[in-house]
Amino acid sequence: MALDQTQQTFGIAELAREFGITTRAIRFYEDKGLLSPARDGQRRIYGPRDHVRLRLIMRGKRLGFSLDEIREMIDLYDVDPTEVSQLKLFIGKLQARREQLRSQQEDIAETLAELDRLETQSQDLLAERESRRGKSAR
Amino acid sequence: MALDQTQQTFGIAELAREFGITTRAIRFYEDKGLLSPARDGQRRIYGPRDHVRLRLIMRGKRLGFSLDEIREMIDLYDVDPTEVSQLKLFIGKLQARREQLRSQQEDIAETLAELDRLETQSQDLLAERESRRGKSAR
DNA sequence: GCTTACGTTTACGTAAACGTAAAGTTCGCC
DNA sequence: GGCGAACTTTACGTTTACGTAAACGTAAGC
Repeated sequence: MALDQTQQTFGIAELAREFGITTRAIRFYEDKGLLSPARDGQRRIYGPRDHVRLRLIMRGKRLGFSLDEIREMIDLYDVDPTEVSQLKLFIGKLQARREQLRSQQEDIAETLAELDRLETQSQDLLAERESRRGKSAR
Repeated sequence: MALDQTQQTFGIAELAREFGITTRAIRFYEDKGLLSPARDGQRRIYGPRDHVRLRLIMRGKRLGFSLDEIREMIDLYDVDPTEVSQLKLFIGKLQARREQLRSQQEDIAETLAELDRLETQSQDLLAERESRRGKSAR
């Protein structure tokens, strides 16, 4: 074919550096079925697909999901869209996940609001203390 | 004093029911220094302050923080505001936490966007399959 | 005064997510 | 052909966040 996309590949150490994790972690994700790189003999060869998956994994972790949950989420992308019953189940899972994320959004909003209050308070206190430098003893 | 706020108290089982956790978890949080209820002999007596703290704990957990991190966050509320150096350190911590939360917000936004795409796709596929009921074999 | 419910401490068990050490392979290079 | 760097598997260790069981205390109700 004329348009042969120079399929980019990665070594395990390369990925580890890029994502700021250890090679041990990457192999662990493979053990858990989150990644399935190609092989060149013993060596693991990661393609663009694995790269995307790893990005999704890291995001999931930042969001506090377990690896099992993350695997479920990632598998959603690979669902076979030919079976209607599976599609319906799939959509259900999407909505459940959406609810969870909405709940997290609320939690973050509340926490940020509290942080705002605390910070304003502290800034005020700090300004007050520092403006009094001239008056009190050094 | 005329305005004696009928200080509401809670038993451990009461709290456990309200927050949907076990009494074991609550005692564990105490071990980790996240709670410090009063005592009536052996019994633990939880006041409004503990109630608030437990709410913060649960929120922190939903956001994927470890108990150690949550303790740090909660302790922010109890910082002594008389020491300037401590105040500055305090404000620094607030901003770090804020950054973390912002990052989580972005992650959630991205994930929700992807869920939208996936769901629209699936709905379309599903509608297509179901509209074809009349044509193909039952 | 015995049961039942609720609470207590002590302590060992467990699942998740890796860390870390051991021991061997494979590659490019000089 | 020997070296080092990067990789491999195997396997035991560690931390976190509780679960679970044992053995006991206390208070209410009948």
